[in-house]
Amino acid sequence: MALNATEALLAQGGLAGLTARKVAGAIGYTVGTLYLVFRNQDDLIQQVNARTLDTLYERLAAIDTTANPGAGLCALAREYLHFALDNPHRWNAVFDHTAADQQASPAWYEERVTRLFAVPETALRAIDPARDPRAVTLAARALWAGVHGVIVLSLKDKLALGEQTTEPAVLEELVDSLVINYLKGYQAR
Amino acid sequence: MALNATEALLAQGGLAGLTARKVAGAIGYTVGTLYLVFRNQDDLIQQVNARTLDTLYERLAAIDTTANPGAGLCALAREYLHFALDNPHRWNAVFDHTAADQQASPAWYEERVTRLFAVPETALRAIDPARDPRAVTLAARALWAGVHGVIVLSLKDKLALGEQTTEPAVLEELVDSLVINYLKGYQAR
DNA sequence: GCTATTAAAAAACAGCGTTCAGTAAAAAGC
DNA sequence: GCTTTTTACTGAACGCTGTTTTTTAATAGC
Repeated sequence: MALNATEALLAQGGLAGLTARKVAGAIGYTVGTLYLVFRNQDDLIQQVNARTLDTLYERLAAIDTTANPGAGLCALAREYLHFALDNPHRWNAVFDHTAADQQASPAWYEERVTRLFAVPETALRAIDPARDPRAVTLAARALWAGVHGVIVLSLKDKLALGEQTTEPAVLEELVDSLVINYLKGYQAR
Repeated sequence: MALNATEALLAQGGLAGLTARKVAGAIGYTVGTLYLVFRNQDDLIQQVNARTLDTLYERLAAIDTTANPGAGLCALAREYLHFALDNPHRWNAVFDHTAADQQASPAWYEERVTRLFAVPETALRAIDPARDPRAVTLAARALWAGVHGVIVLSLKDKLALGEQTTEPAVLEELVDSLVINYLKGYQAR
């Protein structure tokens, strides 16, 4: 209900353009009613972000990495990149939004983040099943956070690459470079 | 003058806690005066961010990477990590703040970003001077954006590593892993 | 018909970024 | 010396925000 409207407004105007009154108006209610459903704005945004993470997870989970884990990781990274390029505002909201409430995110939110990281971790584990599980976990975090970083800077246009920055082909090149080279190093014993 | 006060307030309460009235009060003026000096809040924050980038650049530029470019890149990444850990709010402000004005950042700001990226790029070029310059540039972007990503997720506690997430030792491990493995792959022809 | 409960609206509050009319002091002109 | 211009700054205002509280309208129970 309200989540759909928020999602649409978010996709259109980004986090900065999001307003409790706009959301309420979009679903034909007033702002007071919104606060009967959501504890506050952070709560609303967090729930929308959770849905974004769910969508992303579904797209990543649909990729088969069992046949060729290395190529699978590349495909995962590219899918991640394209998800961000397709939904820049929704994706940005997930990482730009910081709850005013300094407390950690609720468990149901953390769970979604963990589940996302599990996808590349599974692929990485398949590459070398004998390796120490903790080392695999750390490697998965390093690699995936790295991919994340490329996408973050891409969307903020802070890659200092001149005109061609926003070209998806260049971004794919960057993501591929990171994954392929990291895996080469990872596989070299 | 005002920039110092903004920096202090930013370091203390983050971007969300920053207010034009607070800044003005901290330097003994009223809010109207602030707008005689800065075009708007974005302008003020952007100038503070520029100073943050300057400080970061100085810390990175102080590292000698000529003796051993590989180890130098590792040291650069660690220095970047520690700068972010030491100044979390200031560092976050650089990347969280997006000007309401959709226009691109001014040239003097872009220049600072470019200058930062030049540091790891120089080290990477030293590793294999014969390689195609464009490939080196792209590799530097991929690697450095990757390091950036690890730090971003570290500071937002979104690494899904359980309790130990905030331990600097673990974060160093992650950053090292990314740099070392990437370089291994980079150097393997 | 009367009361209790619910759902929503409407209004209010404090604080925000931003603008602007106005003022006091200093500087400049003569 | 006196007047005018310039400078530096204030204080109030505007419209908007998130959030809370009060009011109104509709329903349900008996």
